[in-house]
Amino acid sequence: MTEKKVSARDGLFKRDDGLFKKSMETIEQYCIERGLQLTPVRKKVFEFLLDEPKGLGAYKILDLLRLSGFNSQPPAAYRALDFLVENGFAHKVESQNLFVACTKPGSHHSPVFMICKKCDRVSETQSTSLDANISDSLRFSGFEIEHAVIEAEGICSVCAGSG
Amino acid sequence: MTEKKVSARDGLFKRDDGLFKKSMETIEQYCIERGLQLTPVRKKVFEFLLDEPKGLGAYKILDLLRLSGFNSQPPAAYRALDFLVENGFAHKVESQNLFVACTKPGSHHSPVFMICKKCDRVSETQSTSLDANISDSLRFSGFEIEHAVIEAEGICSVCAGSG
DNA sequence: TCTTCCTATGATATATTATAACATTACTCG
DNA sequence: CGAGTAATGTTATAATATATCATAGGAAGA
Repeated sequence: MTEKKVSARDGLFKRDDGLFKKSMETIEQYCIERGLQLTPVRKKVFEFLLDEPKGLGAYKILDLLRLSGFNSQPPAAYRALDFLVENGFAHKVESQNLFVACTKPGSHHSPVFMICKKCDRVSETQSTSLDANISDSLRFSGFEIEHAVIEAEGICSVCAGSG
Repeated sequence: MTEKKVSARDGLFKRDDGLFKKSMETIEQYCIERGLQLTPVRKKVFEFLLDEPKGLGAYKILDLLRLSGFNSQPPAAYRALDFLVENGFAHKVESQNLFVACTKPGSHHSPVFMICKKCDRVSETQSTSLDANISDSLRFSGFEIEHAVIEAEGICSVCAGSG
């Protein structure tokens, strides 16, 4: 493990503070409206995710929690992640066993992930016509979709441009 | 573990023998043509996958190998699976950590999986216009797709009809 | 034939990811 | 206060996956 552990915000591509602040305020507001408890550990995990565009594994999050003064065990990290995922504040990227902050907190939608093999950044788009197309494709077989995992691996525009 | 372990072919939905035989012959032929070694353990694992429409986890496969007289350790199962996946004879279903036989052995394509929450059966369709649509969707962001994971969870037509 | 190389397999150990189960805390509400 | 609840703490373990080095066994050239 050669990577720095405390904050991705020191990294090359650090996230714009305004966006960070806005995302946090969005979910704080959302939680207040619905009576959801955005406890310190949950909030902290969301912060970690907002700060790391590559996404974070559960045990990396656990490390970060410990470095932040939480003396946590694995279930603490997974519980916080469960909360965030259930409420639409984060997603799990299944093909990478890794969690990312959601760009549209609070909405239960069908995300599409692009995972860059060069820089490892995970970006999310909303499926526009894509859902419909999947549905069309599968409707022939009479399959009723409840949830779809769509994850594309490849090269992002930044890396393609620079390589 | 309450499930039977030896053969899914005893189960309710056992696979048609003709299809089974045809799939095996297809990959045997393919391996001969390319000089690929379809060794006993690899062949056996492919048989297990052909026999189980729900897909199989690596450790379930390991159990089955042992029950078939292979005194195998985890790497043996993963190596066989690697071979099958690399050569397009099987796929990994990422959202379930589970492996399935490929319905189009030997072709490197972009499969779409439908996973039924009721009967657990995994079926594969080939993405027809779907690839194009994902590409369209992501092309706006300049992302170059190399590989896509598309897995839909829901209810299959058989279960929907009966329930 | 020998020996070299390569591929596959054996074998041991360990890494990584995730959850079960039960105890404790802390807050709300009657 | 006391009961109920949601969240967290704590311990243990399950489930998934890989690293590493050793061994075997066949193909191909000297």
